[in-house]
Amino acid sequence: MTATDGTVGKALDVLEKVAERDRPVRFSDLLAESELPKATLYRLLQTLTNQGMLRHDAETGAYSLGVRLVRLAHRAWSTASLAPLARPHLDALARQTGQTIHLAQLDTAQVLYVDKRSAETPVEMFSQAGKIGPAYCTGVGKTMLAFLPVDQQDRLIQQQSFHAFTDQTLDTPERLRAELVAIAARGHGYDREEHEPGIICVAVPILSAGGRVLGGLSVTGHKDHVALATLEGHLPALKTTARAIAEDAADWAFPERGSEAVMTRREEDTCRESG
Amino acid sequence: MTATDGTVGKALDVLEKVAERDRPVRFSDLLAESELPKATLYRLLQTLTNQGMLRHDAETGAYSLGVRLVRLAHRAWSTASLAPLARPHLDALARQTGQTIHLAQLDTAQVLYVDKRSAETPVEMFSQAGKIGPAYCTGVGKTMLAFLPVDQQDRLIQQQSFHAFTDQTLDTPERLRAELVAIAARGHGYDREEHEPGIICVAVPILSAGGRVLGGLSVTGHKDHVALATLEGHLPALKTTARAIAEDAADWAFPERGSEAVMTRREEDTCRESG
DNA sequence: AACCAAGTTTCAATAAATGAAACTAAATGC
DNA sequence: GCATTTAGTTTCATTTATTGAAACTTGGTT
Repeated sequence: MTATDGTVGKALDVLEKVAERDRPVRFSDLLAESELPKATLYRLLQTLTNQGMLRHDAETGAYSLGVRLVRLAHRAWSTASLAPLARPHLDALARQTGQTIHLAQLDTAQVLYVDKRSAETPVEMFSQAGKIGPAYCTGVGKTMLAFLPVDQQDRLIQQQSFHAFTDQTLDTPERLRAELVAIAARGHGYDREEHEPGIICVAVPILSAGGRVLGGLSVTGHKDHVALATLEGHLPALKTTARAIAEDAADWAFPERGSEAVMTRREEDTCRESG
Repeated sequence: MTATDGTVGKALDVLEKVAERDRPVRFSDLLAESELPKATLYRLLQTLTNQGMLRHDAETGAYSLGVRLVRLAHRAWSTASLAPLARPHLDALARQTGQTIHLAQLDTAQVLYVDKRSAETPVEMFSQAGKIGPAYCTGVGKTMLAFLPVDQQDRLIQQQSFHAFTDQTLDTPERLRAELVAIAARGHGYDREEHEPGIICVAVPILSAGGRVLGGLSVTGHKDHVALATLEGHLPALKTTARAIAEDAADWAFPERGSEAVMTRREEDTCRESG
């Protein structure tokens, strides 16, 4: 992370810098906030552009993320995330609970939402999946942290920003740590308006047979519409769903493990009914 | 592409190799199909894993794509693709035509679908957007190629595989080139079951004010359900939509261009109503 | 016309990637 | 139970690519 990981690390840092912006960035903007010398940055940008990871607008001279990323991520999402595999389970859970469901995984120290079901509005995947949130003040985030091995947990706690989004936010490592112990003991976590006023949730971890944290699952609602107790009522369903996802994930995890019938997940990546 | 672009290029090649697989890959599998020497590949994999671009399963020792890609791609999709900006236009077009709509961009020599609307089934973004298709035998692909500057066009034609998906497929550079000339003259392209039996479409390019190809837009249907003539009837609507998308894209293209009111696109990347 | 800013190229010094081979660990065969 | 193969990891002298200061080019400004 801090160790630059050679040239590749630097290149990915540059990519990240471009990704942080909401708009195309010019060379000099990047140069200003980058440690790298002019010529180095220049060539990294060229390489990344060459590779399709960045796009360089000839007219304006500005760089933006390249579409190759979208293709790679589609693969990542469909082969490495829990989302495609969890889809039927999430559908069922959403129907059963009538509430908003989140499926998340850890991306470094942050929560990455890989899927979402909401009762009312239909799913809008790409605009929802791929979003990130803080780990220390969301239901799924805290719950995933709680079930991590101590060394990893410690490392990630150090990386949290502890910004107080609301007056409920656990804004110190100590408060968070106490909460994580409680979550681990209890088996599930809460969000009591710690990230956003009014928003509450109940979250459970998705654990592999070996106890490794695969992801997190939550039912979310607004306290004006649903009581925390009601959400807690969905705990059995949540836990059943989490277990079902973990089982499917185990089947998928490695070739020649489960004999056959695992290929259900495959989803043609080349677009049919093309246009 | 062939010129390895230094270490960064090699690393991205490795990433791509992992992405090609539907399942986690072991070190030796990658080694077998890679030109790279053992030690080099090994360290590249380490670096990429370190950086969160790959995930390494400690138990099985297999590599899969990392979730960091999903986050990056969400940014790429929402800041660099036409999709978020085109969304309202696509919605309107889908409603108006009652047919399946595709929005695509070029990713190297391939067509990358960044959004899709279908009349019946509701949208499933991530599972649709991000898919790729061949450029030489899809409506949007051929149409985008047709409006490219000759040098780029030539380069991309050379990169096509010319596999004959159907007996309608234009399976030589010559046939494709003739078709591209016709499309450029006519202003729009067709897919006459060239990629998939029964599937037909009419496609138009999305061009910037300067004539640069930003993307492609198509109405698609099955010949048993809709006649090509009917799809052609939607051409005015298609063209209007393409122009509208291009105009919105121009406003967005660069900072301090259009004074204000451009910020409509911004879409909080941090997930609210979190869970 | 002179100036300035942004971006691009050069080239010797330097740091990093390389890859052959040695090593370790675990699985498989005898 | 010991030898052998297979898969993955580490080492280190060699080679190669990256580096970065500075010079240069381009396009816009006063």
